[in-house]
Amino acid sequence: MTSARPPAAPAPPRRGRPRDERAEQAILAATVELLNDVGFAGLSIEAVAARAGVGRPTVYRRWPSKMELVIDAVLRLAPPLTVDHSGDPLTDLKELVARLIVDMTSAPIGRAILALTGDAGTHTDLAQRLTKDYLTPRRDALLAILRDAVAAGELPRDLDLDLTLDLMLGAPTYRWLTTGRPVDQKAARAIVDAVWRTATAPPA
Amino acid sequence: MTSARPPAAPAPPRRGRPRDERAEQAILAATVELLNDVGFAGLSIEAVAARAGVGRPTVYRRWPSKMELVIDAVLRLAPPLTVDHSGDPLTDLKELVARLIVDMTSAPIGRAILALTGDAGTHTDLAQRLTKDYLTPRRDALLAILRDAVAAGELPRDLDLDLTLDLMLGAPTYRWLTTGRPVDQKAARAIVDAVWRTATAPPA
Amino acid sequence: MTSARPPAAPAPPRRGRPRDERAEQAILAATVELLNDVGFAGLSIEAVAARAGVGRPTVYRRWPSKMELVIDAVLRLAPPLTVDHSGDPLTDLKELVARLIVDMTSAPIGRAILALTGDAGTHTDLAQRLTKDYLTPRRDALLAILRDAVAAGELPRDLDLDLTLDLMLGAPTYRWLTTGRPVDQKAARAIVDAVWRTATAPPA
Amino acid sequence: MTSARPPAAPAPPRRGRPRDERAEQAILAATVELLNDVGFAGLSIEAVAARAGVGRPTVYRRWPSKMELVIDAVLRLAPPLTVDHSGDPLTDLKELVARLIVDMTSAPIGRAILALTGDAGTHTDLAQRLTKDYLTPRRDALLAILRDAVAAGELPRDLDLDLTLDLMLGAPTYRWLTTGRPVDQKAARAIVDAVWRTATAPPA
DNA sequence: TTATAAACGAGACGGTACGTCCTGTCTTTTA
DNA sequence: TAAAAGACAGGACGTACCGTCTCGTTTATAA
Repeated sequence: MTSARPPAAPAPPRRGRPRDERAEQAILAATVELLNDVGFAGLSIEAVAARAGVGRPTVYRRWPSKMELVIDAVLRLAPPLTVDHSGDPLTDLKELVARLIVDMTSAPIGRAILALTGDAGTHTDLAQRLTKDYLTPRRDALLAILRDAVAAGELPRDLDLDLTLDLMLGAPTYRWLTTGRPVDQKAARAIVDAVWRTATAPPA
Repeated sequence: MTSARPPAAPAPPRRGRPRDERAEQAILAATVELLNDVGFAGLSIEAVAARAGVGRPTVYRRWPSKMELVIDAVLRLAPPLTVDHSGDPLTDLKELVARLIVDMTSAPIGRAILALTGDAGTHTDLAQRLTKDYLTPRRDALLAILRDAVAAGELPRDLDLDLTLDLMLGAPTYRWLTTGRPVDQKAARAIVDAVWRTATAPPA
Repeated sequence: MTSARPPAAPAPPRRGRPRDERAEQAILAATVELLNDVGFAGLSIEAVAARAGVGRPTVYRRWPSKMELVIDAVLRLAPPLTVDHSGDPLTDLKELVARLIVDMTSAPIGRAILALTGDAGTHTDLAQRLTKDYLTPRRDALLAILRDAVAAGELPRDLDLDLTLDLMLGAPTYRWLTTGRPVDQKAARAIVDAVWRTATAPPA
Repeated sequence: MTSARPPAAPAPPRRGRPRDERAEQAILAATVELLNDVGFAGLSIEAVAARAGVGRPTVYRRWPSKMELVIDAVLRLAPPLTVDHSGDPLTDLKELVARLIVDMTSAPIGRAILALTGDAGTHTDLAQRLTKDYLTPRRDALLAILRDAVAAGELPRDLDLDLTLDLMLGAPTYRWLTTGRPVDQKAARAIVDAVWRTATAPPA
């Protein structure tokens, strides 16, 4: 969590009038509101600018496309990643997975991920942005919990941790995808429980 | 076409010029081609009509929206659901899951599912259509294999079959969603193997 | 005045929905109103469409540029060319020149001619349109009067008729151009009188 | 203003950074170039600033509108008014009229006059500026020649000098306006000749 | 046979949003 | 305090599609 920013950021001498930070905030806020109101497909730059009380070029100056604007908006909106350490890895895991799944299946960020993957090919770099700034940190946090559990002897030393995570996250995500309905905490916890149980079971 | 109508066709008394079947085919074909070329978001009814060599109203006469047209097109495109019975449930399972996953993560039908879920709220009925005509039959086929395996004593009698399927399908789907890349047969089979193994393991 | 339209106009078989004549009229009317309200430079296609109660593309479908729209509008607006024959050529000439000058220096058509000439180079073909459909017929009518006067012996046989017209029309036009104010009938008549007088004078 | 101004321009005590005279020149030069390249309508302050290598506000600081900038530019560009005195008024008149007409019908100043008159109503004061600084001095110079000719007995004492000038200048201007093409020296001289001839003829 | 009904292609309709350009103003840093 | 640089809100540009609506034409069935 320590900032990896190189220490010698020499403050580039920006010329001209600096960008108005309030405009930036207003645009992102308007984007999030409209995402909730009309969804991704129904969102237009025009409406964003109007709701933000901003000229349209001011939006385009910062974000070259709807997709990039939406990514920034949902990332800014995403609840910060915090991990509780209760002492019990299974509890921590259930807590965190449940939170992530609820976020993804009920907040705009999930929609953004779908839209991105759906348009894939053209937007690969954008998808990587989402992966890098959202998915990877969260997966890493889960991975750390699993590693601790292995170190503590609570999970077998040869467990495929990546596969375990794909199962824990994939199953509830798949439910959301095929039913269209958000997945609640209880269901997410039950899945984590089940995967944990089988992981701790000796192979037949 | 003049005579010997098969007995079970009640022959609705349509008046006027009948719809041109070739137009229908041309539209669906054009839709699929454009889906591959420009993706779902970039697809326009105008372009579909132009590529099909058809007037725009001819498209609207049959499909009231882009979404419905795309669903019909991808359903028609989807490979038929066939199940091999090799005698070994695990083999059949791996074969079928691999085929389904490869389809969903490489063909337009996956994109359509994402687009539908992403736009959810407005298109619930359409999503149900996709679920009913595509997802459910495939899930049912997998379920049948699992039930047979339980009946044959190869899987424990109290196994949660729905959860098992969510794990088998969800893990590879999740990989596709987060990497944006199709999942190949080998990876899909490995996941099925792993889930099967833990399902057959005695609880700790 | 007899129509020079070739008799065998075979009515080209127009396909598709025919253009709405009312839209056309509304656009031209809106253009004329706006020309009077905000002038040529201040006129925007957007405002024309709005005032005409018409979509913007409907304007562009018919007129590719503001210039062409304005030309059509002012031509349609121009008072029809009618010639009175009083028996006295000088009277007829004064009457007609005065009418033409008043039109050009007070109605939008004058502004259009200025704008066209001012932008010249790019709009040559448009300028020719204005010349052909507006200026030339009016000059021809004046020329006919002069010819009659020559034939009747009221003007010298060797009079340079083109120069005479340039003087009669040019002098009041120049006044308008350099003062910016419309030229009234009286001034126009006085100029015609003066030119006529000198034309009938024996060369020194 | 406080004290006795010395006769030789005492350098007013301007504070702060003085205006860059080169910026002013560059802007005017860029304006003239662009007028020739893209015409009055196609000229934008933005392009002027860019070509002059100057910030946009630097233009606005000096000229509040495109119109005023253009007027200054074309006035600065206009050839200085010089009168040759050959001894023969008709020769001098032809020489000067030809020069003025060629200027007006081939250089940007003519376009500026058209644009100004075309936009009239809004820009009356600007038009007066052009009249005062360009048209009036030139007309006065011509008037002086005519007066000398009258005084010398070469033209009748009761000749309407204003009308004579309107004829001499108006006829070629009208030709330019209706043909869109510059009027050459020869044509201008011929018109002066003709008007002069009729002016010297005894009324019928 | 001849209507009649519905489909066909073509294309115009009123609209919305696009992404760009320019306007004239307002900061900020540099000189 | 003016310079350049550049962001600001705003507005018009000309284009692409939307989904609907005539058109004139074509094609089957029903009268």
